[in-house]
Amino acid sequence: MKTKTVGREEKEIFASYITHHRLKRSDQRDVILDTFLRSERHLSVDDLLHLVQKRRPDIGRTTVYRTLKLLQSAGLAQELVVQGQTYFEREYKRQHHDHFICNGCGEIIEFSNPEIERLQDEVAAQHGFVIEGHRHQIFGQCRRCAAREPRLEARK
Amino acid sequence: MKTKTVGREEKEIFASYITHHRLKRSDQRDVILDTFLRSERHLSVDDLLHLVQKRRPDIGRTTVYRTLKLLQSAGLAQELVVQGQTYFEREYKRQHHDHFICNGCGEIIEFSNPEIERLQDEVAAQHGFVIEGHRHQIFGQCRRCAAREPRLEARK
DNA sequence: GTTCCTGCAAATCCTTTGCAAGTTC
DNA sequence: GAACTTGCAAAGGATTTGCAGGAAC
Repeated sequence: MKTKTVGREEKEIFASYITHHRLKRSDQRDVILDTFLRSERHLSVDDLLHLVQKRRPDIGRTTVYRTLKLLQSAGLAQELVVQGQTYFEREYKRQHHDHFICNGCGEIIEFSNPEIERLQDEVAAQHGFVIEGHRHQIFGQCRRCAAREPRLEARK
Repeated sequence: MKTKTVGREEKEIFASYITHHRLKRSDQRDVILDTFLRSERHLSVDDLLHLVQKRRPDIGRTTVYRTLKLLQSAGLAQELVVQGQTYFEREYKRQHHDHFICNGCGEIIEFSNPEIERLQDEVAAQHGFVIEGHRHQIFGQCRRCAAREPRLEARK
């Protein structure tokens, strides 16, 4: 059984980023990027480190940090801070999306709404603001947690 | 010259929070809350500490941290993380608003758009999600910075 | 009086940095 | 061979915690 290739485009982008910045490729970076691309949505540095170490136990935390920095600069990863915890998710060519974050179970659900995006652009234009990125997080109770807690004292 | 009272409602809320949680009031907390309420929008812990210490040099950083935690729980302060920096801003009864954050000069500009809020509610409803709060940050170049840099390589 | 608060110093957590050895170009 | 990477250990910065003394209830 052959393992399916994943994220060919992203790997090309990364390779190109490496050359253009006169950096050098390395096995560690390859493994980290590949693991990152195969993973589920929202990874903490620790999550990623553990996954990476399943394949190459000798890869260190420092290298994961450093590689994530590169992936961010290359536009392939995006940082996401939720309740003091830092997560990373794929960024390239993914549909613009935002997050519901459940205060009950901590689940992070993605959603997207082009109409909201459009309004954003509009408001930005009114302020003479040129958009380069955005982050939109909605906190609350997911369906399951909302059902479980008939009504907890509302806050915020 | 008498100093004008500020944030009467917030102070009442805080007082009530204190009693309901069987905590105790203190001069330190009063000064910190008052300073917080009088301040400009986005304060780092350090900013607040310095302002507080202008009035009471003996108040320590630890107490500021602890009081900010309380203010958050009481729904009076909200945390805001921008590029690794943590800020706090008033939360209670302020019009729902969101932020433009300039990648050029770092300025944080507030905006609000009821239509976006409405769409949020709608999308949330579709997902069975009960909203308790949200955070919406748009990154880019403010008018001034956009003018200064005719066009930097667009990203994101 | 009991319980909570405060400030200090120490501890902790997350992330970055210095460096010697190993790789890539 | 020069320049970049790596992993370790150490440094850094932000936030939290333990504790003894002080204040509020």
